[in-house]
Amino acid sequence: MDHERYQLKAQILKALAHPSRLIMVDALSDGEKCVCELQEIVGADMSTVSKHLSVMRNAGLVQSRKVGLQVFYRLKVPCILQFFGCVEAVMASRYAPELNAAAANCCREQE
Amino acid sequence: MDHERYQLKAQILKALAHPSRLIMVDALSDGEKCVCELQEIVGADMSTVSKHLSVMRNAGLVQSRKVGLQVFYRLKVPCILQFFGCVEAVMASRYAPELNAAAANCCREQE
DNA sequence: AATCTATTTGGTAATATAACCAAGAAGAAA
DNA sequence: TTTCTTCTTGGTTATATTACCAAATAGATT
Repeated sequence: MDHERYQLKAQILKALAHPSRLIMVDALSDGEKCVCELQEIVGADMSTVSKHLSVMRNAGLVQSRKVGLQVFYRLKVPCILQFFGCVEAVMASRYAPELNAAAANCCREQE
Repeated sequence: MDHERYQLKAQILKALAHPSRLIMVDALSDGEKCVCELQEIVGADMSTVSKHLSVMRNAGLVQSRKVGLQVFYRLKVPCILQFFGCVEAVMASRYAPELNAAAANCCREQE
């Protein structure tokens, strides 16, 4: 795999790697939401939320559509949700010296 | 889920979100490697590689053991590899206006 | 047209990341 | 013990990220 491809992969992961953006991904996992709803959930300035969303949109994680004055966002590639089970496993294994059951069984089922 | 947990999740994702670190994860997917081997593969200063490894170790992604003068690293939670199939799907769908087959089928099989 | 509402964009300051060099630490080899 | 090797840590500089405020845009409502 060439370096440019790793760069692209890293960009996608970086787009997920922020607490507010993870909160938004979770929120979007049960359907599309407008920016104002996401702002409410995240609890930051609307401009901040909008910029987070544009990071995710540029990475190809979400998609938006305008309805009247509002802009609705939704997950474009829902499989990212399945990864979170594995991330949970990493969190669990952080405090274990060796590979543990949670880590070994991760990604079987989405949490 | 409380904010601290999202913070932790973000830390784990951030630890993956760098081209050199992704290269190392790929390299480690077929078994443990010493820092010097990883340096060779990544092609950066050894101190840089060492710092990347410590980021991943702090996040709980890799584990190290010392053998003589060398330090060997290995993946602690191999399930992260399964996620990359989904990341590939995101890359594929970036250029598609709508959710496409690749994205819909992602994460079924590891690439 | 004027105004109101939802969102985006520009600007700025604070903080975080990342790369390299130099120096330190831990052991092995001499 | 001295020296060599492998790796880590500290220091510095450059770049990227993030948050908020303020201003701009797009479209709805009056």
